[in-house]
Amino acid sequence: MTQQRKAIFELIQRECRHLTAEEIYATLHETMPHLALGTVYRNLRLMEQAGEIRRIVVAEGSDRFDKNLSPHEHATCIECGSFFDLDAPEIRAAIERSVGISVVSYRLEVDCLCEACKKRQQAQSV
Amino acid sequence: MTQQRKAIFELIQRECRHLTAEEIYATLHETMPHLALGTVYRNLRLMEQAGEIRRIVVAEGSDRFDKNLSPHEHATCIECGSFFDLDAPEIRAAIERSVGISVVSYRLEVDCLCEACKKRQQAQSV
DNA sequence: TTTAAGATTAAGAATGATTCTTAATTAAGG
DNA sequence: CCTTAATTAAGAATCATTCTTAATCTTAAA
Repeated sequence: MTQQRKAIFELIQRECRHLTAEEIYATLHETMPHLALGTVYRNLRLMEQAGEIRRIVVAEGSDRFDKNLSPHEHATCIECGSFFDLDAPEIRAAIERSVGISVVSYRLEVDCLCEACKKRQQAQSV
Repeated sequence: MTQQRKAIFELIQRECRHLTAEEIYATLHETMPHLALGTVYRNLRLMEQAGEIRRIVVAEGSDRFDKNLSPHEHATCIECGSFFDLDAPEIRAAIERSVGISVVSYRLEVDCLCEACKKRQQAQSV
């Protein structure tokens, strides 16, 4: 494993946020000034294909990368834009049951109001 | 409503496939040689915002457009690449129940094996 | 150790989908 | 009709991503 790939992998492991390729590049570039954006993209793709990380395709903007390989969902808050995990194992079962045919994989992206923004809105409306 | 917008809207209504902007452009360009691709994109966006058609964001490749506004899901066959509707109303309920927070909307894209490809595979393995 | 083969990199060009810009054309209302 | 506002065609620009290429680093055998 090369230095570059190791650095990318370890950054993903240590960050709890789901970073984009650009964010990974920006962070690592500070300590690795020769790192190229193309290298970040290529290694992300290779690690995704090797099953070491998970790619999250978002409707708007860049793909994000997740260290958590176990099945779980993602949501975006329509108010503050925060992007976070959803732990809702029943969803996979519901999809497989409903669909009836052989489900290989799926991508679910939920737009919602996060707890913080919900509270803020409720406080304002009083 | 302009000629161009009318033609785009009507093509979507009459096609049962979910066309991409490029496909719509290619089809209409035959009878409307002055139609520009940018016009197709702009009108698709306007019609989407007006709630007249639905945009389907696909992980790979171009967005597709759907005349069917009622809640339903979409799937891609991993074998033949066909893209089709899934009628599975329980999924929305399962997602809303599981997530627990205020779901505004969501995008679900299922990768599966369609009936035809499933049968073909079963026939071959005998 | 050299050295040759193979892999990986940095840098930036190329690509694909989409949006934006601008000047010209068209539609709609008085 | 005539004016004004909206819409178009054409192509430039943008954004995320992949590809190309020459240079650099590994590695393993000579």
